[in-house]
Amino acid sequence: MDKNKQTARFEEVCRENGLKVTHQRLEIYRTLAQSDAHPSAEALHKLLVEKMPTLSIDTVYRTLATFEELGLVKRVGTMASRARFEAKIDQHHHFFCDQCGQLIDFTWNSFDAMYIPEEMKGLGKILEKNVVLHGICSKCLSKK
Amino acid sequence: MDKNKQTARFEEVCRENGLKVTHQRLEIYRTLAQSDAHPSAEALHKLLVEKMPTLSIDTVYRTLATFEELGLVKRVGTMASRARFEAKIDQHHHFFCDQCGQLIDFTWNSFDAMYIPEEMKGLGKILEKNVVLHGICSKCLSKK
DNA sequence: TTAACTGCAAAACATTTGCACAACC
DNA sequence: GGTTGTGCAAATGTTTTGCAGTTAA
Repeated sequence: MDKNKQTARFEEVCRENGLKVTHQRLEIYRTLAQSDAHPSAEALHKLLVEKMPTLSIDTVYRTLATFEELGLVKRVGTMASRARFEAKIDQHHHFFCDQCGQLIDFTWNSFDAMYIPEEMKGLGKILEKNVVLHGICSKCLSKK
Repeated sequence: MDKNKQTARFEEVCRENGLKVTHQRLEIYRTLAQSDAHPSAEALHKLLVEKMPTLSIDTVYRTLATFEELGLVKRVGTMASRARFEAKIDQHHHFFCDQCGQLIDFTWNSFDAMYIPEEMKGLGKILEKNVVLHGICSKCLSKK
């Protein structure tokens, strides 16, 4: 997507949702969109203060949260702010309920047997290959 | 794995690595191994204090970190403690370098075209289906 | 004009660390 | 006995929130 299209879409989404297109929001969005480093809030802030010295870190957090709700931005990795653990060591995958946070293990042999695309061998040494599903679990679905 | 086997393996791994098999370590490991809830450190601690009222939360953190290094336990989700973001919205996957934390996007059409196993339809409504690769990126590999 | 947004400062969490005592080998 | 582990308390790091002044529509 080129810069203008990106900005146009951004402004459209904001308007559709009654959000003001502020200087801060525009710059935060553009900086993130032009990065391929998957930056943290702090890393983004560090980039941005160069151009906007008064920008505060809490605005970055607030803005990213807003964008996430609108689907303009995604949180990479998977889930919430606290680490979770498992003692299950054998190959398996996870379904994560975005609503209640429940995690369910599953196995998927035909996936495990797949080879990753040739062109990705250059990435480095791959130690693990896992699937993460996101969605709403049946329990949460039936609550509505 | 049954309880005794699990405990036996646990004690073996500890001994191999010169770790003392303390009451705390054993109970933390067993409680995690017997849970399928993928608990956080705090959640584990809450379960454990019922039986060991003096167990402190920092021992739980320390112990989980130790177990993780030994490969007895895994951190679910993916990466480090701070959230990271991306504005890329189209379907893609991630390679994560466990050493330097670099994230690399990639596409995998033949995976995207796969249907998830029938028996997992009961999980709920699935909104996203992604692959996460873990490993060491080529940059880090060449550093050694 | 007016409701929404931002910056500041402080709070709320989550996680880690230093130190002294306790427990294991 | 000596080293390793634990609990306490305090420090760090990350993210969130209340409030009052500022700004986009």
